[in-house]
Amino acid sequence: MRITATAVTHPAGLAAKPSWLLTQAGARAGRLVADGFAALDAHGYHYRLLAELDECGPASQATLGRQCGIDRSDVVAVVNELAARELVERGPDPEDRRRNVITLTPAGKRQLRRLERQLARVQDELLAPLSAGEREVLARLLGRVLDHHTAPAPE
Amino acid sequence: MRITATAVTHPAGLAAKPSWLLTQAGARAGRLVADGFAALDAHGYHYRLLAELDECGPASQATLGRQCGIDRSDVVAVVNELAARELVERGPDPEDRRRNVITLTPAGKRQLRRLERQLARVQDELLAPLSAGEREVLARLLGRVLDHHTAPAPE
DNA sequence: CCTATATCAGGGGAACTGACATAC
DNA sequence: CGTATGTCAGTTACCCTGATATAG
Repeated sequence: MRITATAVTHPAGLAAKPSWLLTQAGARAGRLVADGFAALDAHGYHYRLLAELDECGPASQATLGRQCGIDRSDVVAVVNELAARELVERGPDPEDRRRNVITLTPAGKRQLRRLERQLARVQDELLAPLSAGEREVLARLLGRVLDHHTAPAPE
Repeated sequence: MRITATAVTHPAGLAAKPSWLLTQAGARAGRLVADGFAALDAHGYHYRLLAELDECGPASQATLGRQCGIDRSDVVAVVNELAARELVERGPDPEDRRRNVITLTPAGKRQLRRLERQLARVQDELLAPLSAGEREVLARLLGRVLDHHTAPAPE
């Protein structure tokens, strides 16, 4: 748990660049979220996979990775860690013997609920200076930027 | 130079969380910016330090780090790299023999200008789906979030 | 044959921590 | 003395690249 509070006087030129602001705010957000998750013995990848499983049900590792944007090789490690904590189960897929079927356990679901509450707390701290309406606007703008860069491909 | 275009179908629950959007959009932005800088043999830290020096003039490493949010120990490495490329000069401070005075060279200034142009290009790509007004709004909201978390200290 | 899956080994940049000698 | 500075060594989370064995 880091509590760093570097008092920074941003030079005016930098502070005006949206990409700078985005990377910096993103980094801040990432750190807050990571610290929050760490307090529950979890990482961002853990949360993402658990949330995916909860929403879409059991799936193969490749599918999981594709759907929540985690590289297949990282999925292996994360599933290992989640399985070691008994938050997911890894079983063979009878219909395709290359695959593993990953399933959320009841304990996994409980942990996911904890992580969601933690995320909500962190979010509140992160967006403290913004009103509810402003948070809405921010989310919508970020969503559009993200969409434009995560789903550009179907040519 | 990465051109990854992971076609991701974000689960609805995740896509709604502002902190998730922020970290994801921040990551995207960071990658685009990093790739753009890499094409000019530079990193984000290089740009930040050069920009700081250009705006505020020669400074010690500790001051530089404080003003642009880079850790002291990282400043050492970055200054090493910039000095090796002769973009900055590292000299002793006659008034305080603990310190080094870092100075921007003419070549450093030229490189900074290139990086600024590159950053502008990347920004345009990044924010392509947003109008000028929306970019303004986004920048202002992010700025407020950032301020709240980078200058929380004067209690 | 070619593709997809799971796995492993590893790199690379960003951010951070802890320790240390030196100078104030 | 305590604090600030520069330096070094090392760590972590995330993202990515390659290779391999195996199953479709």
